[in-house]
Amino acid sequence: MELSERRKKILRAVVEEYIESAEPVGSKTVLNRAGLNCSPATIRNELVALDREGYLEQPHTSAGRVPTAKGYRLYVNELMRERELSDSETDEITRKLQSHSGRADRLMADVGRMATELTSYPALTISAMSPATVKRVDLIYLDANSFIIVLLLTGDTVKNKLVHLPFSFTEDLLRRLSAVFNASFTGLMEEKITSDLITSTERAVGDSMGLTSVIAGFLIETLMTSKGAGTSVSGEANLLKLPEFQDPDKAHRLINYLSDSQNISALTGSSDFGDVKVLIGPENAALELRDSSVVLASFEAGDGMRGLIGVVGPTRMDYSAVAAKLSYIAGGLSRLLGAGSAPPAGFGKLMIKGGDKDV
Amino acid sequence: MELSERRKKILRAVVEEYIESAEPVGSKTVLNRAGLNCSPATIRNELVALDREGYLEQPHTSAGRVPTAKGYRLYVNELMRERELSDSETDEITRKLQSHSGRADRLMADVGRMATELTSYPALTISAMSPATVKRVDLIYLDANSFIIVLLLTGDTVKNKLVHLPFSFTEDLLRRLSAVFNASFTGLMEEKITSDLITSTERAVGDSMGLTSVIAGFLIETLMTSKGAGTSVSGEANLLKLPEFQDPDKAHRLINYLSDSQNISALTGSSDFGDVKVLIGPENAALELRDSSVVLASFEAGDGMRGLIGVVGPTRMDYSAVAAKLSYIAGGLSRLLGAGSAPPAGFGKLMIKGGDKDV
DNA sequence: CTTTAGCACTCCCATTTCCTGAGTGCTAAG
DNA sequence: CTTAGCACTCAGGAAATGGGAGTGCTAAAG
Repeated sequence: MELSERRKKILRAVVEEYIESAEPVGSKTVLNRAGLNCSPATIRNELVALDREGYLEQPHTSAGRVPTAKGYRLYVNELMRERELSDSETDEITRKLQSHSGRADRLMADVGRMATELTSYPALTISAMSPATVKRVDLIYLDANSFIIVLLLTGDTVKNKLVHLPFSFTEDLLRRLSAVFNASFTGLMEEKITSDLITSTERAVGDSMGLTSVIAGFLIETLMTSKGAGTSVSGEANLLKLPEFQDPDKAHRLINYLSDSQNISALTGSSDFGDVKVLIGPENAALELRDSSVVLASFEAGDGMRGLIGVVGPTRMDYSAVAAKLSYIAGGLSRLLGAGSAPPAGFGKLMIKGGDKDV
Repeated sequence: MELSERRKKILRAVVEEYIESAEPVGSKTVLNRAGLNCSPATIRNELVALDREGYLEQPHTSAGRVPTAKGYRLYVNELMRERELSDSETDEITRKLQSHSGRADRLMADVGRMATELTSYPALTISAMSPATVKRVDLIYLDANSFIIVLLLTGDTVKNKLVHLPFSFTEDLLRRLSAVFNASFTGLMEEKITSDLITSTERAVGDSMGLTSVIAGFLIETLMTSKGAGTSVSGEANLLKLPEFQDPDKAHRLINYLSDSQNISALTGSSDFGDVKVLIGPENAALELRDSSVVLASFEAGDGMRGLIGVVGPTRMDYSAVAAKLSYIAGGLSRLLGAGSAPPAGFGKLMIKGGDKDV
């Protein structure tokens, strides 16, 4: 059943007041905030209704109202006003993103820290590469016992490894090996590099010392790790300032949960590309997150990297501001990393997608 | 003044009891623990003396005794019994270290997590490379607009970068460039790569497109970042289980402090190679660590990497167990990474070095 | 049917009071 | 120097108290 306009106003007032104060909200406060032309008693009647419908609850009789997960959900989906970032905020984000040069994992960790700074909630990032294949293999001869393998992967990533061997080989052998690898190993997924392929290569090139398998081994290792997801978490300490985490035990549980990258990775799939997703309290799959909320924004870089950036906080979270900020960061990331490609559709526009529940 | 044997026994009993219980220790408890042939009253007299000398203090009259920083210091320097690791513990450490293959920063982060697991205190790691120079430069021609720079550094690290350019060049130019770079840029510290050197190289090789400065730029960037220290912190959440960090504010301050890698780096220099260093409470330079203790063990790998691994905890810390574990991990790290070189002197032996104060 | 004033009621929470017991310091005797 | 005895101290938990914010209900007014 659709709520009346007035009830929506009241619900919004309760949510926003509670987000600020963390205290149960009474009828009088609602009146001030919502600016309605009625008496507290009327508000109380409406509150009772919202309570009955499951949008609000009372910690105890004779206390004010607190939003339920359902209440937050409605707020996020319909009631929340879009928060515009100030110029200084957008400037700051853009500047920080642009000033960055360096490895992808460092970048993501820094972006996470930025999200923490901006929102004052713990931030997490997940990044994954789309499965790569090898485009080109070079072998650089150093001396009779050592050489460097240089792999060019799809997405223009370059990987290398220095190999020392206890026996000597010739520069010519390396040249032949690289020719064969470029002919037979490029474009292959990791599971296509079988031991059959390796032994036949060995025979073809006349390698009796196992150089082929050293190189093939590095190929496999590289392909496997290249698709591994990287995660980062920052700003966990900020939880401790929040009233809902004054209980050290509660804080401990959540921080501990966040400190395991497996748990972070598990948040993948909660979000599709191009939107901001809000998971409120019990909408979270993980038990440890059941009384917290997670806001996730996804980005996609041009070179096959895609990922999420998100924050974790109490259900009483400033969704509007957080979503706007994350959306802008993720958008900026897509723009920055996807340099050259067109900015993804919907960049800059805030689209919220909800949990699985009907609301 | 040297303490009498009995007082030492009593001090040890107080420290060890307090480490276990986190409660002020009374005369009766000391008696049980130290196993002396006297009455509680005698103990009390001795406690008064230890109190007067500054080794112990009372939270309030009519409470038991708690060690002071000075008391802990004496305990660590003289009274602490060396803790032997059980076989299963040493096995576990060795196994985990050996099972690792991968990048150095990942390894260090994992080692930190291991230290956290073993000690249940937050762990930190710092690793730094000794300043590198370039041993060899290779340029791999991909197509008329792109090539890969491959740098071999001292310490056998290899770095690479893929360069796309908006104009075209010939494979021959690359060949000449790499020859010149190998002739003029190898063995140079970063600050020796001046713009004079770059322009004269440009002239020598006939490069009018700025390829030289692209490559030189990558050289400089690589040399600069290669000496940068990496840090990791893990297990901060464990603080919250400790009675001394039940105050969320206190925990927040410390965790926040630990989350800034600058602060972690600042711990470098607190430790020399080959020993375990214990910094007790006020012995710490940083204000935020003044009522915590830090135990640091250093390691040195063969390839120019050196670093520290340490834990942070309350002054009431099981120094003996922590020092033994960290020492073993650091020793194992030296052994593992310094593969081939002789194990560093003193490996396996526990040598504690104290703070700056006389004790 | 909705709104509102009035009012009794509930119950959280901060404050105070009280009490217990562990542990002390002191004294005086062994 | 050691020890038994004893009065004293004080943290911290339990119980008691009071204030106040906010409620739900009723009945009258719109």
